Amino acid sequence: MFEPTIKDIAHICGVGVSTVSRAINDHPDINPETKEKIMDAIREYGYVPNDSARNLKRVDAKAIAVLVKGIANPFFTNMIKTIEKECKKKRYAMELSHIEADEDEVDVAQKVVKEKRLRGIIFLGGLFSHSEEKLKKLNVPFVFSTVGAIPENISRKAYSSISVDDRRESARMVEYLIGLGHTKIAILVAEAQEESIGKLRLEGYCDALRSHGITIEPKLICQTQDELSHFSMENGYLSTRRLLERGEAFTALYAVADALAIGALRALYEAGLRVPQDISLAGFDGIDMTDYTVPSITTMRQPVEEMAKDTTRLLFDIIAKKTKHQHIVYDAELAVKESTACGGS
Amino acid sequence: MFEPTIKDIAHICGVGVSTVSRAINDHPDINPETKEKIMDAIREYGYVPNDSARNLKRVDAKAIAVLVKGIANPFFTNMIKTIEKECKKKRYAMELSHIEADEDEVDVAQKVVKEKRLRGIIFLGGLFSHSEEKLKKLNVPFVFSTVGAIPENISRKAYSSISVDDRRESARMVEYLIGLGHTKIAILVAEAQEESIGKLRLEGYCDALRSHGITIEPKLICQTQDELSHFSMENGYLSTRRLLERGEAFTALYAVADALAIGALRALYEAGLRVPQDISLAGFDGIDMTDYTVPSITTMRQPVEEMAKDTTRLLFDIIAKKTKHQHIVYDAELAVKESTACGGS
DNA sequence: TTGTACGCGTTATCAT
DNA sequence: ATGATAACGCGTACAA
Repeated sequence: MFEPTIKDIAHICGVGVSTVSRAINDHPDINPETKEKIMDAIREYGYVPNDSARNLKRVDAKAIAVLVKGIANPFFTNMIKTIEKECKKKRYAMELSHIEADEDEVDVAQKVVKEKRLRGIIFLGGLFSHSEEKLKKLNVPFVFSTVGAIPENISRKAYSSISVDDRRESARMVEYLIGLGHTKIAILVAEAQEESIGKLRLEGYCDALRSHGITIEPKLICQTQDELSHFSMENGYLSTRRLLERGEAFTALYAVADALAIGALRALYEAGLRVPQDISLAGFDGIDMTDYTVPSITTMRQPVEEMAKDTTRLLFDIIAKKTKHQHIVYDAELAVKESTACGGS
Repeated sequence: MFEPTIKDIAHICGVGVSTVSRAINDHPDINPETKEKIMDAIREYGYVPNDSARNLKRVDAKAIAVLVKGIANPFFTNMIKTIEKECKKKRYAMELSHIEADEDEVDVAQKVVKEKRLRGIIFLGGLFSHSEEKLKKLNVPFVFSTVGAIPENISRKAYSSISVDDRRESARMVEYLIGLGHTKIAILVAEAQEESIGKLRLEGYCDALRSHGITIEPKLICQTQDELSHFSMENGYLSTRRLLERGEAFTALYAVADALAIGALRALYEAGLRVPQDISLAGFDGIDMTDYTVPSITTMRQPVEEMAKDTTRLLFDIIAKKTKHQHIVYDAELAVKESTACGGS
């Protein structure tokens, strides 16, 4: 099989390579007729420009990377889908890479940027604990989307972020449960280390309890297992079982991610506890699946599509130097469904 | 910021570029001390070889593509994860691309192969209706994994495939339901066009009914909506509602994909039907989530990890010319859970 | 064992 | 408007 190159096309059309290049790239300085002729030949011979050669030469490689930490979390699926769409619109290539739990996302980013000559990076999920120095080395703009809080010591002018106020929205959820009359509220929290999302949501939980004069009971704080991937249904299931085995009484269970809540729902069911009659259950994120469980799960819906769109747009704008780094915080929406009811008292 | 190239490293170390190249690529003809010195400099200056330049030069680009049709289907998530792992082991880059429902996967494949100089392709999902001629143009080996049946007119020597026998396993599931006493079995089927997976599973359903002398009732065959993405929970939910509205009586519902079954479970619940007491529900695929629903869903488990591993290995072996094209068919495993019970009387 | 020089396919600069 | 030619960063044949 013969793979034509730009030279072959040029030869076939009896023109120079630069003319073919101009035709491909919609360059203005070209005779419409010549362009027509060239495009015909390209179609006929099935010529497709070699991406490597292009990126090697081009300063602007028209590609970004999306680095996802925690692929197990279904919350990201929609996010990625939307980002992908936006990239296609802008005719940007999107390099999707999953970061293992033990990998350092900035190291991976650094490698990928150099390897592929990317123009920007989107970090999805994970937590944030990197030095500003290391980040600067990346040398391309990056946006943190739905990542835990970034430490204060990093200049906010050095990066962009897209997220909900995890701590506040988490507090809102717990306040909603308190409003229903619950005082013994257990929490299921993943990777509550450092400045992760889990930690923030746990803090929101504590805030809400404190401001209502409810004692924070350490035994009601259930850390998910580290060996399992955070935010998986399995983890939610097993952790809830552990929580129940402890025997501590509670009337509401708040899982800091919907995937955990779905696993929890099953564990509660197996323990003979009815939701919401015996235990109210709440999640966080707002993934589709919470609509289809029985009972459907009350959750804090993050505006995924909007966030994904804005993430991509923001990155492109920064690349095009249309804007400076920004920090956008979205409002989550309390989606009350069937899994929560009055209780406690 | 300064991005060192191979030249810079060579200059710094006082050696030629080829020596650096040899060091990077674990070439044998190099003095261990020289290599040591070079590797140190590479670490110190943070040198990362430019992938574009490498691929431009190399004949073997060390990269494959995975083209997924139907990202909404959670069944693929695990598959992709496993394939990704295997690629990393072999130090191959993996290009993941989602194919829209209206896109032609072979066209996309063709474009991607030329753009990125790939060594092989994995097609995940979707159906198969392409001419052999077009496939040959791809010019790199490809493996169809969990794709519907490939038309007879294409030589089986021209491609590899990995799948379960969708028709037979589907029949097995229906036979299991019949064995429980069900005779009025409704089916929820997505994209029953051409040689798709949906069609095959529908045929298996018909086979089982026929061989047990049960009349095939067209009204019990519920096509999911075309506008929605196939294999989504939403589609399962809405289609089941439509089915129920028709008023046709049935005691078992078989959804040809677990994602559909999960949506169906909810629709049945809303209609006041108990599963499995009033209606038995069965799915297909064996995604994790079926363990966590209430009730858990009886399903045909495809050996995902094994299939994904073999898919990748097979492709690599073909690339390395270690083997010819193969067609591997796996046994699915009937996973009986809580959603099915005796019925029909 | 090591270094020099060429070419991969493309875009960009400069003439024409 | 068009064509020749120099890079881009790397791997490799070949010479040393």
